[in-house]
Amino acid sequence: MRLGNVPNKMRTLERYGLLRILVLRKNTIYMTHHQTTIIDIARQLGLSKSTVSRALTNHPHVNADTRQRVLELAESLDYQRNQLAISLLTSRTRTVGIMIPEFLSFFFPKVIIGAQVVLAEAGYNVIICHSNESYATEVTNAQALLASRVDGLIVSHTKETRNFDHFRVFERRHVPVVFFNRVCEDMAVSKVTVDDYDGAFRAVEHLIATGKKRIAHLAGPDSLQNSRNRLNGYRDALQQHGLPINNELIISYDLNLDKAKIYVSHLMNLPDPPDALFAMNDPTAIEAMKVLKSRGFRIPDDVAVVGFSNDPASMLIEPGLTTVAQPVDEIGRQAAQLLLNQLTDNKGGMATENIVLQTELIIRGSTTG
Amino acid sequence: MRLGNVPNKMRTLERYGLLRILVLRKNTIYMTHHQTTIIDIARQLGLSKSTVSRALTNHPHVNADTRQRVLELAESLDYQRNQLAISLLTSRTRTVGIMIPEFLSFFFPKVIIGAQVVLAEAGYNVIICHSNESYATEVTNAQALLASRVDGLIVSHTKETRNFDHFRVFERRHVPVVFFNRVCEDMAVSKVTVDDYDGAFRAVEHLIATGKKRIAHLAGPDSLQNSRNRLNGYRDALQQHGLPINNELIISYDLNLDKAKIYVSHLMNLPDPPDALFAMNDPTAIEAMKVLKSRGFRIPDDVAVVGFSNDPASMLIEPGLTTVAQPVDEIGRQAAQLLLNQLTDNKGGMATENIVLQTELIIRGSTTG
DNA sequence: CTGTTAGCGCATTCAA
DNA sequence: TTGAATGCGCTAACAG
Repeated sequence: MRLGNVPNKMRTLERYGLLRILVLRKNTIYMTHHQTTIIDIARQLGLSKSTVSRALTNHPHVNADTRQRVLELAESLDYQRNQLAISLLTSRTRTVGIMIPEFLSFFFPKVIIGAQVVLAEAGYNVIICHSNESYATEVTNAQALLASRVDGLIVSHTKETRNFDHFRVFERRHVPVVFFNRVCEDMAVSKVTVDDYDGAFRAVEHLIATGKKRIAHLAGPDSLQNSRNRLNGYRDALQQHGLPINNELIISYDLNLDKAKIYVSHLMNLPDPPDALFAMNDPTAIEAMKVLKSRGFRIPDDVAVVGFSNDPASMLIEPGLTTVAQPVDEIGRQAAQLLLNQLTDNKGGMATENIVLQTELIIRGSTTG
Repeated sequence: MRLGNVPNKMRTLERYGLLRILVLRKNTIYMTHHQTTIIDIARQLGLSKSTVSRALTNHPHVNADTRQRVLELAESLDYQRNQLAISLLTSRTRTVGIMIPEFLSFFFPKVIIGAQVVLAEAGYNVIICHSNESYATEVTNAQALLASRVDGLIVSHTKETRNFDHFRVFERRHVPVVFFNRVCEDMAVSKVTVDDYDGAFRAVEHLIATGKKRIAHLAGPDSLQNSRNRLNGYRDALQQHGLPINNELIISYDLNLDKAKIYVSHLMNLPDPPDALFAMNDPTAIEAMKVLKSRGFRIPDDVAVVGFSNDPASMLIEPGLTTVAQPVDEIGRQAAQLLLNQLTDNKGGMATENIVLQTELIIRGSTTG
């Protein structure tokens, strides 16, 4: 059954009358369950779909009565606008993607909550993608988000990510991107970070102030800019206080907690073991504390420990973990705001901004008995 | 400039030749930045867009050379398929929505990871929505997901949710829904839960076995089915072991941790305070332990504590928290599988399934010194 | 193997 | 205030 040669007038009729059945049959493959469209409403009310569309979108030039009738029928027919069609037509989805590498720690979820509040106020929906620290998943997600035509992207990359081409495509398409926490240095997009260097510097300075002299650092992978910054802060703090930088006491690792145990054990087995430990993040610090306690070291007398981020768990463990707190909600809010700035900047100028937030050193029992 | 009267043939030409400019001008409002489409590729290669489409979708009936040329040009033009258009056409988005009420505890993120793995294998993308325990946000999210035409929904509702109409719409549209953890009793959809009754029963039985006689219960809100089930398990355990059910020792609350502190204090101020505490979840139990410790009660000698879910934090706190472990990944995997079953069931039968997974009692220092 | 045509659902422009 | 026509980008049916 082919309808290609049916005259135009008749084709129009199909939509409104009996012939629709043929069309349905023709497209059997697609058809699942018919969902109410504006055409259904138009037909039942003897209106054109244009009028129905206007009524539904609060267009000013519609008779009040007509609008009322349309809205009522839409309600009773369970009409739901098809956002796909609207987005296809308008080239805007009013949706932004947020991609994070993990969400088992409190950090990323909290950032998302902050961002979501700001975006919702501006009328944007949020879709969250989780790359699970996998570069391949990140690439797939990025393509899916692009194919779904998100209006913008807020992202923190995986620790495996060294090639950023899958994000550069967004730039080329003029889809604004905002990095946070883990940022790509080489891309000229907006970024929100904390002053990792300064946070690390002050953490190590604090350890030195408590009399520690052999301070080890469990560093993150070199692929993360914040790892490098924290490492630099650690180094400079030692240097400025006249302490030697001992590479034996610096261990870069991929943040896999099982490995953390091994490295801590290794450090404590050195002929001249460290008297303090500065960890890249709180989970690492906490894992370190567990190992230290199980081996009978006293915290902080034998070994002091400092983490980074002020994870809720750092208050639970005993002694409490000294850590560098980040303004987590604020990171999310700022990232969302930077994105909105670009989204609403109709000058088309991709004016990027770089926000660096300050950290706060929270001192607990793991450094001061 | 109006083109409505331009003859058909000419309109076709527009797409391929100079007249396109006029069209562009006409649609100025929409135009932001032109993205490469199959028509661009077709024109440059002197092909029809059908051929290009076939080449791009691995359709068998395409000349190998042609395909090669298309793929190369697509690559160099930075072509990206427009999923919106495809979804609109096929009525399938190959996307499922997952909506959760919170993700600051480990539970929901872990479920999502489990679900995501199964769904990704089946070729589905996942978009995560976060209702933040707000009924209004949940309704908004549900509408957005429906408007975006997700193929299915996996959901755990907020503690405020008493009206489920926003989920019933999915049913009417034949979009399969799977509830997990917090389920709606009245909807005939697939569900994945754990045996909350049994878990609670055994937890309380364990407390009784350690000699406790006045066991209090910090229960969740009555709006959650799992709260009710856990409460029933608690009650029946007491009853079957000949202990009285004392309503003074049962406090239902909204899981707001600040309130937990107040209730625990209140309980311990009773003339005849409890000698054990069974909490609805681990965060509550941990908060309770903090209060008990700060007031000088010994755990478990003065007061034993049991939680629910085996949150990672339950291993960190001292003493370790006895808790009812749930198979979290498995919940996610099963929920995803139930959804896939319905998605791929082309008989159109919405055969729903109900999976109840078993829990495991993890005994730690908070109940056995 | 390739081209032509239709239509997914909608917002908008032009004509009435 | 309303109707008719157009096209967003794509896939598939049909006709060569």
